[in-house]
Amino acid sequence: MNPLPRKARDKLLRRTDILRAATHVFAEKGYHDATMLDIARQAEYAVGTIYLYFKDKQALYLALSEEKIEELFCRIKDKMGEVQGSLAKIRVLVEEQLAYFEENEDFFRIYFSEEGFGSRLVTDKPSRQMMERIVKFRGYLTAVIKKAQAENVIRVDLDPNRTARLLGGMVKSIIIPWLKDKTLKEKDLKGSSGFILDIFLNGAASPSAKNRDALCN
Amino acid sequence: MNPLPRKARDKLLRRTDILRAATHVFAEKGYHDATMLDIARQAEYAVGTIYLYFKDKQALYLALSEEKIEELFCRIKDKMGEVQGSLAKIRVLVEEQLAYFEENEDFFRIYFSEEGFGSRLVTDKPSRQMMERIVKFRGYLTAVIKKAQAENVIRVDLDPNRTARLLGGMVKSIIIPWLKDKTLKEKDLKGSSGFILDIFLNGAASPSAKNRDALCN
DNA sequence: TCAGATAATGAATTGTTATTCATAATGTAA
DNA sequence: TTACATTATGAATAACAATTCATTATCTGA
Repeated sequence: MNPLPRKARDKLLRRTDILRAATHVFAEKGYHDATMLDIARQAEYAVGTIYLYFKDKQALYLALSEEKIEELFCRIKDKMGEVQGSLAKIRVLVEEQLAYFEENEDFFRIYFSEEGFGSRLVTDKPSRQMMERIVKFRGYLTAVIKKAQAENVIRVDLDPNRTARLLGGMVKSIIIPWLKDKTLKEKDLKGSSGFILDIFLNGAASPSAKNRDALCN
Repeated sequence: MNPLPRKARDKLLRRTDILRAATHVFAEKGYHDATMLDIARQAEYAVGTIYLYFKDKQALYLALSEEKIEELFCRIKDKMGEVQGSLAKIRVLVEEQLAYFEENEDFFRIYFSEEGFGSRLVTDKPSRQMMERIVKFRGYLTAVIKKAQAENVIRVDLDPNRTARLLGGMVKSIIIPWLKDKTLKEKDLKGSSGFILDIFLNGAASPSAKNRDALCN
């Protein structure tokens, strides 16, 4: 019944252990200041052992990133598939993103702080893969916006690509301070989805001021 | 008439030279991968010379960041002071931000990619200074939003702090892809301000769909 | 032109840390 | 239990890059 031969399962387990430890250390110190020794100690293995599971530091980092990113993307897609209508999908998109970040704080502390790092590694294969993944997902979001336009939920005069990115930026702007300020932890992230969606959909201008002046794209 | 004794002026000039070179190298390689030798070569000085002007690599980096950030903040404040009314001020805020990024591409490539870096250096004096500067500016933006609410330009039911941050996130979401994709360079950044303001103020929902469902903060 | 400063140089020093690998421990099957 | 295979260990290696500093060049004023 069990799909993995016990040996393989053990191996996977240890690999996961190391990934978890690495996530923690990277989140705390950042990619460059985290040493392999730090990670080894956190995982309660010797340094050499880590190299039995990962080719080098970068591979470890990329494995980490890919798994989480992939998980996030799958989850969002799944949940969006569970609801009907573009508006509901957009809501789920925002909510699930916030929920996932809340659950994976450590990783996303890395993700945001070392964000640009990826863009400098694009020369090698593994990170190119990750880039592709991100680009593909962005395409998916754009498609969602387009559909929303077709359903007359989102204004048709807006460029769907930029609109999707804008929404992403809004979500990020809420997540980042939450990650930084420990004191903000009280307020849950998920609770902010209403706020984001409200401004994204209805705008921040007070009703009386709306469209008061010509704003063109 | 000249306020600087010639010696001092020379010194300042060389310092500026080094800063310019460093900005370029940091932008290209990122903080960690940029070596002092790289920077020296770019500036056409010897490594040792750089240490005559800056205590160490980090000081160089921080000097860089501070000067640009300070310049950006001052500029935005000035320009905002030149116009009347909250709506106009908000427009200027977005426009000037985009304009400045467009003019200082190199620096902001650093600024965004190494963003989290600062948050890990908060232990020492210089970067704490920078943090304070950023916090202070954020406070200023919040005040602008508050004023806009008082003038009934921005909805009064919105938390001004979060609203300010959201707007910042929107601006960033437009700048980052522009920095990354060389091909997007055709379209000027400043031209995006209308798009950002439009969504920020009026929302992305098509008029018929607005407020269709209850979105609460 | 010369002495004494001032500034620039870059080879040598120092410290750090990713990575390797000979050795030890542990598991496995007979 | 023994021989073999697999896995873990961490001290030793190797590479790299920040920083220093003895030396050299340049400037300044007399």
